[in-house]
Amino acid sequence: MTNPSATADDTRLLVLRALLPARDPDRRAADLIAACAHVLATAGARGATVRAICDRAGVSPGLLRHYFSGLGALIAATYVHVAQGVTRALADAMEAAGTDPQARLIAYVTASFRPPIAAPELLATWAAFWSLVRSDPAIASLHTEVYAGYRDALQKLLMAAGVSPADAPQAAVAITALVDGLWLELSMETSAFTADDANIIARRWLASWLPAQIAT
Amino acid sequence: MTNPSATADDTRLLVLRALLPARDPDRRAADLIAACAHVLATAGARGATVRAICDRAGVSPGLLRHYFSGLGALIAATYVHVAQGVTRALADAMEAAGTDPQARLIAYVTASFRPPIAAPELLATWAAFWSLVRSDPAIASLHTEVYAGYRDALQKLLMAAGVSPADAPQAAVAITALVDGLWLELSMETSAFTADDANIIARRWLASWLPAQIAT
DNA sequence: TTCGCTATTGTACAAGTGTATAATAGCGTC
DNA sequence: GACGCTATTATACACTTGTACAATAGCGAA
Repeated sequence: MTNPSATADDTRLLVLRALLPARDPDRRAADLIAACAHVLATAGARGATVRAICDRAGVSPGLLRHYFSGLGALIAATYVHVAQGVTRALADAMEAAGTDPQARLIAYVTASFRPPIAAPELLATWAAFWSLVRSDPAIASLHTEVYAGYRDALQKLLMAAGVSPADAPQAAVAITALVDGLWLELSMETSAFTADDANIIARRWLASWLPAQIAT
Repeated sequence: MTNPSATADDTRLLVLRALLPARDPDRRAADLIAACAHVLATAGARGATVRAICDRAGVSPGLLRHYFSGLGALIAATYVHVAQGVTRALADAMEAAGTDPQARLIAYVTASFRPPIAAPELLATWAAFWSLVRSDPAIASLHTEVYAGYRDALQKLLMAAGVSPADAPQAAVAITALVDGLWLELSMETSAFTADDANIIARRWLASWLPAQIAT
């Protein structure tokens, strides 16, 4: 999302530009992506129209096609952006947990129920993407890729924490499913439980897959 | 959905009518609901348009408003119909399991991963409803009602199977979340696991909440 | 057969859809 | 200051959207 060719020298320039009515292309594309995520969360896939998104971004409807090849491409780009954010947040939480394999695993999973991931709007955006997987081939292939990556990372963490290689794939599927199910309910306004509850439940599920029951 | 005032006497009449180009109101309403469920599963909430649904039902677009007050009402009626079907299938599976409380609980939960519930199209329809909860108030209130009922039934089964009243609410939430997460992934074409895998995973989660580890 | 009534159609309508395009505005460079 | 270039707008287009409505068809009753 950030121009990789930006050097330290144009940093001041970028900062100046950010204050003005946004003639910086990256900034505008990011605005559109943020607006798309918000509309998806608020109005669902059905309400994610060109005009709704551009209104939210404070931009004329014609501009969307200047930055993206069409509405579908913007939605796909939004998925990529949100998925990257989630992936990074999980990885950060894991790194912050230190070197103990079980602690890293638990941090990786329970980060799903802390900010910035546990925010209702982000989860609602994510839920909207789920609803597009069956009808939008681009979203479908992104979904497959993202989930394969998540399960793969989880599998490695599980094995590092002592789960046998024979059990790890099933455990990864099982933990992913629980996290998704908890996300799903948390993404709706009238949830029967909180992110803290979800955190506790996920820890318990994790502990049941680990060899020694000494999980924190 | 079936006319409750139908007596044994008009059964022959109904059968005859069913063979003809459907002038039976109940039949037509049911056709529209089935078509709506199919379109929701295939094209998602975004593709569930009046014309797509009526085409699928083999009916002119004007007819929808003759049986329902609008597209939204048809979608809501479809949710009610699908939810009733799922509820009934779960209850049937539970009854068929006999009288042992743990067996009834396990049957109730694992029925989610057997026909008729485990059919991809039904799960995809269900997933489409999830995506409407945030944007459609009617679907939202139905969702709240359905899930409260499901969790309530689960909670009672858990307590009957020996889970303490203090733990039962959390257990019900936890099991519902896992089932939903497994459904979610199974509803997509490119799932990383099968309904049988889901069945095994759900049994394991159930067993971890039961007092004695003698779950079948 | 004739009548009454409802199911059903076909079409029309205004509003909303994604996209295309010509005109404008405003920056950086000379 | 003038120029070139890209971001940006406003609008127009063809099409789809949900709904409204008048016309028709076909059953059951008389």
